[in-house]
This record gives sequence, C-alpha cells and structure tokens, in this order.
Amino acid sequence: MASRAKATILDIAREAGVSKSTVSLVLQGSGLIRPETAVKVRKAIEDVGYVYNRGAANLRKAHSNVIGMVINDLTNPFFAELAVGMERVFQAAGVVPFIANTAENPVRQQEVLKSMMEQGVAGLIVSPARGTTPGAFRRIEAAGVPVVFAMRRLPESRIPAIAPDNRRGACLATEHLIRKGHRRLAFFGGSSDLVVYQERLGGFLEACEAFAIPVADRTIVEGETSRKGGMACLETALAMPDPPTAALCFNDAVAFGVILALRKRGLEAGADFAVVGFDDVAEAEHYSPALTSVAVDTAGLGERAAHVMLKMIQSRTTRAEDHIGAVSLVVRESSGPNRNSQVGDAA
Amino acid sequence: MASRAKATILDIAREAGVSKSTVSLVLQGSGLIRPETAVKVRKAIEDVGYVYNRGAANLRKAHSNVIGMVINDLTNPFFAELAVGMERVFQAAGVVPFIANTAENPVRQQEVLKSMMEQGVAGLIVSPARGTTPGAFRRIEAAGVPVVFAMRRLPESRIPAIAPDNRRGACLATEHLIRKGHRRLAFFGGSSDLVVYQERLGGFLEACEAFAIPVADRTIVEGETSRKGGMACLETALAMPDPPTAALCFNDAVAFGVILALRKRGLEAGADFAVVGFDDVAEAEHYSPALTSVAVDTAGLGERAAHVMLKMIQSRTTRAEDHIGAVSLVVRESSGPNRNSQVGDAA
DNA sequence: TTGATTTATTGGAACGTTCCATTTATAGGA
DNA sequence: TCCTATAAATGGAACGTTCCAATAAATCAA
Repeated sequence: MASRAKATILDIAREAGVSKSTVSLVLQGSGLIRPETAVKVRKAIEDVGYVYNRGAANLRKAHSNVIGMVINDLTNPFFAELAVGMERVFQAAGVVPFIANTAENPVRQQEVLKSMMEQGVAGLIVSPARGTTPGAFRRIEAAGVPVVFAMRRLPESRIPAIAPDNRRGACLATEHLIRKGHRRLAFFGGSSDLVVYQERLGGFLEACEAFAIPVADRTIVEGETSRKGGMACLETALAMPDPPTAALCFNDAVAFGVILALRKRGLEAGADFAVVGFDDVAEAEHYSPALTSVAVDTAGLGERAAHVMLKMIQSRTTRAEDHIGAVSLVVRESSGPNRNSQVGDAA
Repeated sequence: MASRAKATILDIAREAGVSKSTVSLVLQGSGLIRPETAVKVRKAIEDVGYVYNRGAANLRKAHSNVIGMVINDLTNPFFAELAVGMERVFQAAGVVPFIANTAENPVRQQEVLKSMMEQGVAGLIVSPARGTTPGAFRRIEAAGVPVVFAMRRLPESRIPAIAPDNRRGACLATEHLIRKGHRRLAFFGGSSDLVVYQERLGGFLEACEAFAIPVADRTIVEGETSRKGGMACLETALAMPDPPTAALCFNDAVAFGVILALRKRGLEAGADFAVVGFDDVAEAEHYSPALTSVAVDTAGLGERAAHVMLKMIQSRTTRAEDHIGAVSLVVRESSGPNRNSQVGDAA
C-alpha cells in the first residue's frame, strides 16, 4: 500500500511529460504556465500522491511559512483562547502556527525555542515562562528572527510586547469596590517576580491612594495563581485582626478559589465578601455566583500579536512598538450590591 | 547586531580549522572525534551563533524528530492535559511535538495535516474533528507516516486508537446511580455522529438493561458538549411529564452546565437531582458541589499514545493495536446520598 | 624498519527544491 | 517572407546538511 520511495517533483515531471522547473512553477501558482499544462501537472501530482517537501524548499527560499507559538501553560484556558485568536489571523495569511508548551519551565522553554529555530520558523510569539533570564532570547535576536511577547513581558528587554492594560484594569476594579462602600481591601495571589503582578498590584495601590485608603487597610497576600492559591489567600486574610471585606484577585483562577473557600466557611461571595477577578475567562460568566472580572479581550490580543508579527516579518525588522490592549470591567454578582453610601458614586 | 548571512557548517569548519564533515560528526555527538577537536568545534559554534538547519539535514536523513499533534479543541482543558502527558514521553525520546488546533473543523484539519506532512513529521497523533471523512487519512497512510488516534476514533478505519473504556465507564456510573435508588435516569449531551457518544450511551443502556430499568424511564437528550449544552438538556428533561431524578452526562462540561441550570431553578445537585460527569477534569474536584465523575487518566492515555507512536516509528510500521484505558468512578457530592433502599448495594 | 591495524579526519556526491539565464514555440508587424 | 516581441518551458547551479569511501596519522607487532 505504502509506496516506498516518496515522489519528488522529478517524478511528477516525468509523469506529466514536462520539466521539473515547470512543476515547481505550477506548485507556486505562477501565471507563466499555460492553463492546460497546469492541469496536466496537477493531475500527475494527485496520481502519484506527491507530498511537497518544505524543508528542501526552505533551503532556497528566504523565509518559511511557519511561526512558533511558545506558551507557558496550555492547561490555562486563557492561553488557549489567545492561541485561537492568533490562528485566525495566521490562517488568513497562509502561515501555519505550531504551538509548543513550556509548562512554566525555563529549561524546557530553551529546548523548545532551539527546536523551533532549527525548524526555521519565520517568527516566534512567546508567553515567557516564569523565571526566564534576560539573555534567553539574545541568540534568537542575533539571528534576526522576530520575537513578540504576548501577555507577559520581561523586565529588561527590547522585544515588543502585546499585553492588556493591567494597571488600568486593576485600578478600575479597585475603584469599583471602593464605590461599593468597601474600605478594607485585599489583593490576592501572584508573586512579585512577574511584571504582570507588579502592574496589577500597582493599579490596585493607585486606586487606594486616589481614594485615600490608609495603608493599614490594604492587605496584600501573595500566592499561587490557581484555585488552590486563591483558597489559601482567603484563609490567610480572614485570620487577620481586621480582615478585608473585598478582594481584587490576580486572575480568575484565584478568584474562583476565593469563592470556593468562602462557601466552605458558609459565606457567599457577593453577599458576605466582594470578589473581583482578572482576565474574564469564559467560565466567569457561568460561575455561581457569576464573577465580576476585568475583561482583557484575549482573542483580540492574540489577533493583534499575530498582526504585529506578520508586519515584522514583512518588513524584515526585529523591532516593533508595544501594544497595550484596552480593558473593561464586567460587573456581575460576585462583587455584590452597594454596601452603604460612605462614598458616593458621582462621576 | 543581527549578522546577515546565517552561519553554516562550513563557516564553523573554517573558524575551527577542520572540515565540514568533522563539524557534522561533532553535531551528532559521534565518538569518532578526538575530544579536543570536539571542544574546538563547539567553541566555534558558540562564537558564530550557529543555528542547526534541520530542514537541510532531513533532506539526507531518513527521519525527522518532530511529531505532529492535531487536536480538535484546545480550549477544552481535557485535551491540554492529554498534550501534557504526551510531551513528557516525547521529550525523553528527544522528539519535539508540535501542536496544532483544528477547532473541530474538518477543513481546517485537512490544512493542518497537509502542513505537517510538508514539514516532514515522523508521525501524527490526532484527535479527529467531528465530521472527519473516512478518506481524510488515506494519503497520509499511503505515504507511510504513522498515525494514532487519541480519545476519538473514526467509524471505519484501521488506524490504531488510544481511548478510555467509555462503555465500562458509563456502565459503572449508571450502576452507581441505580444503586443510590434512582429509577428514572437520563443521559445528557453529545450526539450520535461521535463514536465516543455511541460507546458511552451504550454503557448507560447496558446498565439500564442489567437492572431492568423500563425503556419509558430512560431519557436521552442530545446536545452540545459544553456548559451551555448541559443547561439546555436539563431544561428539556425537566419539562417532561415524568422527569428523571438523575443524569449521566456525556462529559464534565455538560455536567457543570446541568449543575448551574439546577441552581438557577433553586435546586441543588446532589440533594435534589443526582449528576455524574465523564472525564474527571481537574476542576471536577473543586466544583461546588464537587462533581462525581468517571476518571479516565488523561495524562496516562497521552503517555500511552506517545509510546505507541514511538514504537511505530521505530519499527517502520503503520499498524498497531488499539489501547483501551482503564476507567474508575470517582464518587463526590454531586451524585448525592442514597435515595432509599429499593435496591440494595450488596456485592 | 616495514607493513598491518586502528583511530581521526576529509572530500564529494546526494537529498528535493527554487530561480536565473536560456532556449524554444507562438504570434505579430512589415 | 523574415525579424522582433512575447509567451512558455527548460537545464543547471545553489541551498546546508549527511554519509560513504578514501586518506592521513598514530599505534602496534614483527
């Protein structure tokens, strides 16, 4: 059944009675070929079950048609949504994205990046693993392969990043809680080695300043960015002398954890304690209670990252501007009704 | 910064004062090279920032080191877990898995498969999109590239499949509900164009037969395999004259939807209506109420699929046996306490 | 010393494509 | 009719590797 030696364009040329150059031209859809000849060649291609060898072609051609997407945690639906947005754009451009998972492991990340470079990718879209060293992309940059960071950025790096306006999102969410009447606020989850964390925490603190929340009434609990981490954060906070009455969470996973931990204690998110998440994953809307969250337009960011990448490839540059995606607060049940009217919601 | 013309093996040879063949040997870790020479060459490689060109190498070598994973829905955490299991095995074997998403679209799937073939993958692990035609893999088989189906199989196809024991899992879960005292049972979600659906529904019916549940007391509602689909199924079922008191769901997403729909009606899963899911995704344990579900050892299936693939590649065959993974019922809160003692739970 | 053996290294052909410079066929203009 | 312009098709070199057969250098046995 399986024809042993795989067919090449020379086999097709023989089959169709033309030269290999003609076959190559047909393969590339050149207009120089007489239509009848093209038909004849295409039939031969079909007959021999020919498979185009892109590796051989890339040996001659300037650039390949594959782009690598290197993602730090594929099990987080958030990144899957990002990937889906990118794929839409790339597909239309005739580019194939290959995805690889680094599982938040910098060593694994280096292996994956090396592999992708060896395959001759035209560009790389990366959501860097936690703990990525600043030098990790030096060789790739030196090779002239464009890199775009998505969602996360590295502390000191000239690589363009596409990310949501974390600071503003956190600020909006915190204001929302303050306007609801909360005066003792918490920020739950994440850790300071992530730039994203610093941005989101920064927005939280900015809003606290603006509304003159005393430092003593701000509770910051670092923790894993998962359900489990969220549960732990709540326990820690409620064990304090003057516990907070509301929390902005690093992301939705943490927020879900907080809601579960509240329920375990017989408390209800929204009624007894206000909870706001970040990212607005698909699940937020269907949770119980529905989660108030900062929407970041994940798929849109993916599309934008893809567009920036295509432009970089086209203009043969390794530089581009950062893009900050707009954010919006989606108010649902988990942040509860107004608490009292200590703070008016004028303006 | 970016050195224009990329370095080749010849540049390294010149730099190190050896021949290109020697460099090639070093690259492959051959023991024929004198250690000092190898060191000298490796230094040159580092100095010029050389990137290995796998495309060129594959032109000569029999087989490449990349394997394609084609997945029908990356946003389902279930498939991400599967991917993680495979990656563990492939990494150890020095093989790089590239993942692509088909978003349950057979046309997109064909494009992705074509692309992967063109890249010269050594093998393909596929969770076929719904509506895949039986001929979709003919050319790939003819080319002698091994294919393994994961989780799903195609109606008539000799391609080996790695999947959980769906029938037995559904049977176990249904028995569990019957032993709890339920007599009017439902099967929610999925549709009959999927082999998996037929297997799971088959297990449900088998248990119904075994315990002599009359046909009139079995409710089967097809629907989307998502939260939304689950919500719709429950509404449909409760609107019936003699509604069921328990449901086995096609998968966990459907089950979560059923739980949400119950809550919307003021009912509680477990107490008022028993719900059992399928797949036991990570979230099941942390849901509220915690979801009783059929555990399929997703990561384990991924590992097994990867092993089968490696063996096929090694023995140059395109045939292998199917693997049916063991399943087990994880009982949590959503299936509720015993209802009454119409059916004893002896044995 | 010499030849035989082992150890390291090397040149060249091949892999399947693209692309340039040519060649060949076709049509148009006088 | 011949020449020119255009259209269509072609051969050959190049891309960066691997691998075979061959060479060169080092070691050994006599």
